[in-house]
Amino acid sequence: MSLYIYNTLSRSKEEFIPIDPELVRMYVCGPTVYGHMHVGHAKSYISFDIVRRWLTHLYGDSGLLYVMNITDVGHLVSDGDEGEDKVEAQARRENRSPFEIAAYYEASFWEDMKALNCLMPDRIPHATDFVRQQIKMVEEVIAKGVAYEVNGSVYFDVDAWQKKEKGEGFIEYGGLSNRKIEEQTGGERIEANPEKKNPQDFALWKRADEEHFMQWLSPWGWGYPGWHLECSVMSSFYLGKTFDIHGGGIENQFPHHECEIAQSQAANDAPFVRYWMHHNMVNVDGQKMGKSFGNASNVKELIARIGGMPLRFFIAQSHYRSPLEFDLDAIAAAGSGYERLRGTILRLREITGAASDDEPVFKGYPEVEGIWTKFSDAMNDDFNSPVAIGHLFEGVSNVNKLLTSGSEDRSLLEAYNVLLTLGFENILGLTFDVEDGKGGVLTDDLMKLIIDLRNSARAERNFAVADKIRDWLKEAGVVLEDGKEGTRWSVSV
RNA sequence: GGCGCCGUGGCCGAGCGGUUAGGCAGAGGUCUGCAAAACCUCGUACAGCAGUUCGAAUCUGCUCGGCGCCUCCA
Repeated sequence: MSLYIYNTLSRSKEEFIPIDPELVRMYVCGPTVYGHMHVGHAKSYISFDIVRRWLTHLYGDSGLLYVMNITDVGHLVSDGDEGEDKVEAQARRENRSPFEIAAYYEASFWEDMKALNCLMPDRIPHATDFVRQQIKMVEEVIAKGVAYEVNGSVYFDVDAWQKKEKGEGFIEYGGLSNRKIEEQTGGERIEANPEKKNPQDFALWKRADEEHFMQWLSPWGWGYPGWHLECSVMSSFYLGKTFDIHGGGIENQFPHHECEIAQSQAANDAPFVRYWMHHNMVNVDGQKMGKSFGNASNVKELIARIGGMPLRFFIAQSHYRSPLEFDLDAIAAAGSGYERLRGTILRLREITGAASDDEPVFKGYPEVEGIWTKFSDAMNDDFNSPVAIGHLFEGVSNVNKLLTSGSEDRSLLEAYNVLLTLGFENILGLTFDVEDGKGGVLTDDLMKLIIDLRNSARAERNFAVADKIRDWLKEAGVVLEDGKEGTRWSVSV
């Protein structure tokens, strides 16, 4: 079965056919770095990390070029002239420079990404490094006759663009979000900027006031780039004028992506993106989670409290295009599910050792291969990770049964180990090992000592002491389990 | 006002015309000194109304309720 992706352009699932079968090219809207990551961001980047991992699985390690931008220029708080820059606003609040703010929160972002086990993109362009190219693109759009300068600002002329003749594969303005611009009431909620010819025109370049900290010299005077421009410039810089996949949040469909499409097509004289992927939002009490709503749950705090993997598992258990209801009970439930999974995998690996990472190991075990096939089909069906997880849990259950019955079929267990490793670790990006720093061998020896002591107490039926030891260890985060084969210990996450 | 989405068992969450989603929680049981873990057994849900169909959670219409975008936003 081949891969199908829900394409916002057609509002349906389409078979994915890359422009270049040797190299899939994908761009994802990265964060504006003026605050810490919240759970909404986590959904976004974990979702696309899973997409990326599955594409890598299908096309090979060198078969995907994955670009994510970092927006380190604050864009306007609104499109009007009163526009304040979000990064500068945060800088004022923290009494630091905008550059420090961007650097600080970007470092924070990658720290959280690592804790969530999101792989680094192949290219990570920063908006401030591409100002010259952005200016160049503005000039190109002007040259095409679909942008105009007013008082040091440059606006995209939507009307002129619509009237232009366009070739095969080009998208009208409004074609992504299914809007007819003539029918837009236009500027209902914000006062129309008097500099614009039409309310739907958008800024490519903005004139900067004296006090604006981040500004660059352009042919139109001192200013800064408009808020849609960087993605157009940086995506085509790395991926070409026309590339395969562009991902982002559903709230950016309009106007952000719509504008990206228009200006990229105008500047490059080429179609822009083949497949648009939009993920849905995280809700709290039915409301969208967002910084400005004051309901954003900070990822760092959550990781400290429950760990990064339960959060990742929670997110992977819902589909990327569905809104996800966030509450502490739901996430605790996901945590329990993750723990069960982890317990199984760690016990399995005590027998099999690390997985060999080879699909052929399935061979000879149709039940294992069957689960992998169902898993793959689910992933190929628009990256349906919740269904994929459901199938993988069948494997978890089977392993537990084998383990409980004391199965001697080691190679079957190894096949399952490969299955669970591929699915849960490689594709879904979960990890199960506990980093115990250095002292691995020492810890093992010490634990053996403690367990021996406790077991001699048990042999003497001194259960008070035995239970006390178990309670103490539990408080220290070490869980003891007495089984037929002896006592095993593990570190709880 | 325009465009779009959703309403599933105690909770989260799949589902795209006919077969068990899955996870969590709960009840009983097996095992255990007790725990823990694991295993076994147990729930017949799909907002309401009408329609299409041999058959609908799944298609159509209406009603009620909720959400998103149209303004920065993952």
